[in-house]
Amino acid sequence: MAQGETGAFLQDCGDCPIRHRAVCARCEADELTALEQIKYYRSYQAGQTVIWSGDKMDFVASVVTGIATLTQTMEDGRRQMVGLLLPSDFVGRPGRVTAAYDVTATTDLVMCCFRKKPFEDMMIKTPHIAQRLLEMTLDELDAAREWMLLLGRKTAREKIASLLAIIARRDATLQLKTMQGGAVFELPLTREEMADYLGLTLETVSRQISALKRDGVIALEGKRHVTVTSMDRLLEEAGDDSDGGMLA
Amino acid sequence: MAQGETGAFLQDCGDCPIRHRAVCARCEADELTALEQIKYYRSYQAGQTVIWSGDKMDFVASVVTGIATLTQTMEDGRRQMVGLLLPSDFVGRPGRVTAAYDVTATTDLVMCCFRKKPFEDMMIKTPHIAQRLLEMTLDELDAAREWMLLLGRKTAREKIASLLAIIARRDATLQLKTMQGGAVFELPLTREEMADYLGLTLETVSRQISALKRDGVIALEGKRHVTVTSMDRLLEEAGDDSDGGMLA
DNA sequence: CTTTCCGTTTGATCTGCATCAATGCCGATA
DNA sequence: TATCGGCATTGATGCAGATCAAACGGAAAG
Repeated sequence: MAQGETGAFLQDCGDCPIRHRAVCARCEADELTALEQIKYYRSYQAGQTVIWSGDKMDFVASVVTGIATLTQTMEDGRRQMVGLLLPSDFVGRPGRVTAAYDVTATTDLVMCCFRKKPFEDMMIKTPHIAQRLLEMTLDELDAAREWMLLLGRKTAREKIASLLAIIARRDATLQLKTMQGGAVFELPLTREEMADYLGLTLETVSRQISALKRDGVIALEGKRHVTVTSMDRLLEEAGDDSDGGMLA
Repeated sequence: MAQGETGAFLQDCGDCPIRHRAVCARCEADELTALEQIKYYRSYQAGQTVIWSGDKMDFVASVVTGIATLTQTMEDGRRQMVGLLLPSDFVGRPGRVTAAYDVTATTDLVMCCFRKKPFEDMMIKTPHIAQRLLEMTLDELDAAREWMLLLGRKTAREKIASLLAIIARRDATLQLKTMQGGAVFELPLTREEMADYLGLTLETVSRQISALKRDGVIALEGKRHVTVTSMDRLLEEAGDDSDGGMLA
């Protein structure tokens, strides 16, 4: 392996900077070397399925670039998205053999994978990893519960505003931008994907976006480029008491 | 401390058998003694609030007997239940100071608590605990995602059937009963609580329960005592492909 | 330049659940 | 035994969002 890459990895996990740094920030150098030896990269094209629900899943991974989704499907085809994976997010669960959800690349996607068995072995030897993974999982659980409030009790308009707020915030975090006042970003999802996330139909999503545009809450350039005039106004529309919660 | 109680705890955690055994099954005797020294019990009456969202929470705990709920509330009063805590379930998160949800006792409730600081210290010294907690949290996350499908995509009738199936299964597990064919149990929730869990109104809950009764899927004795004739039929009504999923 | 295709928008109508409003059923209290 | 108060049921009506259907726009292919 390339000298430079290894060096970078030992300091900040190189190519998968954010989440891996988070996973191993507290590890010793030799533990990082061990992690280094079991990692590998996989690329997927937009639209490609990474894993089907029920498949054997012999790795865990974190997203390096691109966006993936977790979805559940009923026999009759009704679909509900249950997670949105942005760069730095973790997929897969140690101690489980089969995948519980469909994982799909919605944009071109690069993931950094660890074969599951060695990763589990390492977890046992390196307590920091389990502790860090626990923190991350608890955050995801909070996000899922926030989403339950949205699915169970919010109106279509509030749902759309909430989703836009979440994407704006995640985007700002990744870009290390602040969003004082407003925000500008590209929608990473189609109307149908948004509908699957929000428990709506794509027609309702389209109508509510048009309504938010008409009411001056957002501006659109093309179909995907969104400008949020006032973040405060958007959060108000979202019906959020505080800051709009987090995302899985 | 009483000799008998300590002995029991060291073997199977005595008074809080199920979850504590799960947490410490792999621990050494002296670690268990340490856990023993930081635990204490608290009782609540039906309807009492255990913790308000936003309060400082200086303990983690597991339910010994009774039932508690986790709920989120919007400013205008809309409520969504995001978790149902049955005996053996764990509450609270290490590494967080304030509670994220209202925790309420729906029946008389006994919890076994651990002061947070000592518990966190122990977690660092005892890797098994973090690993076990990770497993438990991942299970809860799966349950939350199953619930997202219910909230986002199921009809009122399917929601009710799903809830009944989940309660029947949890009840059977706790009683160590099998439910070949049918099941009988007490509903631990009012119609309003069911509505808050399912993202419905209490009137709709009532109507759909009546409908399931009329259609012979369940039988009612009084308002709470439920008899499920055929578990298969109930799961079919729930729209579940496999087994109805799990619960937080 | 034209055609095709896919995602999107917009319109018309339908319907499942919410909302508003009584009434019924106990168990508790006097 | 009468009365009250908290759940639960049932009915009548309204509306947000689903469904069905058509047309639009822009990128890619011929």
